[in-house]
Amino acid sequence: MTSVSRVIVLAGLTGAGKTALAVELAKRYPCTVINADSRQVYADFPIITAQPSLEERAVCPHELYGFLACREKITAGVFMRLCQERVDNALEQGRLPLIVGGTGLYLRSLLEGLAPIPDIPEQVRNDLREKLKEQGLASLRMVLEKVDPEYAAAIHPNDPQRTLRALEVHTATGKSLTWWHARPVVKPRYTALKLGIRMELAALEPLLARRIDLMLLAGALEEAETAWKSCPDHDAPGWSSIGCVELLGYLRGEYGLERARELWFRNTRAYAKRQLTWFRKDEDMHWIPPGEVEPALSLVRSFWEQGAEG
RNA sequence: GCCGAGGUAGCUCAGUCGGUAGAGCAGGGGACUGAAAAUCCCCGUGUCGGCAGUUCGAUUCUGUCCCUCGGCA
Repeated sequence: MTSVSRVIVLAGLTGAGKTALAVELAKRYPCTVINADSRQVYADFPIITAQPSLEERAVCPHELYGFLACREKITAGVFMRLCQERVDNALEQGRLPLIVGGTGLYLRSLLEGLAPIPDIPEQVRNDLREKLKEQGLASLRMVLEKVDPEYAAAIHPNDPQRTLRALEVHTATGKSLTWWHARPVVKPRYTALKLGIRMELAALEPLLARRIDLMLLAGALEEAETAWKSCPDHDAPGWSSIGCVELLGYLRGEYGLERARELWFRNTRAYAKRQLTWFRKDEDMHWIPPGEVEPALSLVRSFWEQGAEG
């Protein structure tokens, strides 16, 4: 048995066929599939967030899918810890961790680590959000410029999310984000084979359109309706997924189903475009054509054999 | 057929008291260290419905025609 911690990462645009490829790999190697998608964690939305089906999950163990309630939120830091735990478990069992997902930040956090910033108390975050509402972004921005001028210069003045983040870290820890970012990160603990399904937007479009139709046929609307009954709060973290937002708009009578579908498609496409921007500059990625198993398989085979020797 | 409201960027619309036009969304490119399916940045020439008239100059005023949407018939 080897002590090298080898993992496979399977990335790619939403709807490009990551899950299907993972299943094919899992049929040939003893894998544990581990989710690295920030939306597929929600228990209420298995259809809309395209979680693997029961049949697909039957092929091998699947981890970190559909375990969070709609009101609960997850962060890159928490996710990274959970993910590491599952990866280590799989390795102990002699299984190949197959990390599948499209959330670039989560994949990077897992492989390259994050600054060792403690979790920020809920109270601090809520207070700052309240301040943002009352005083506006410009006023928070002024505070940040005083407290962490370097980070303030690095982000755009119009970016509420990053301004808030920097302020909450400073408020809760007494140190600036810049200070934290200069701390050594936990070193990458894994040797990763990064596979990316290569696909252009034009080729993805028909697949996305079809996937939305299939989701509706599979009961996406009912899924949203049911979720709304148990969690009638559109600000809840679970409701922020693409598809959920648009179906909710329809359910609340803001527009018709046709319009919801159109918005759903456009927003999914826009998201895929952002993923493309993120992934295409990743130099470690081994790009493989969509719909094919063999290219991925041969990469995995040699990766696996190297591990067996090491 | 009559009355009213309109026809401006792929879509929804703003505007020009006459000097050839912007916003949002869509689209393209990019960023990304704990909300990341998030958040944010950069990129806008289009017979301003057609034709004619007034004018140095019309998308803006006038006439006429076409089209759309309401109301009355």
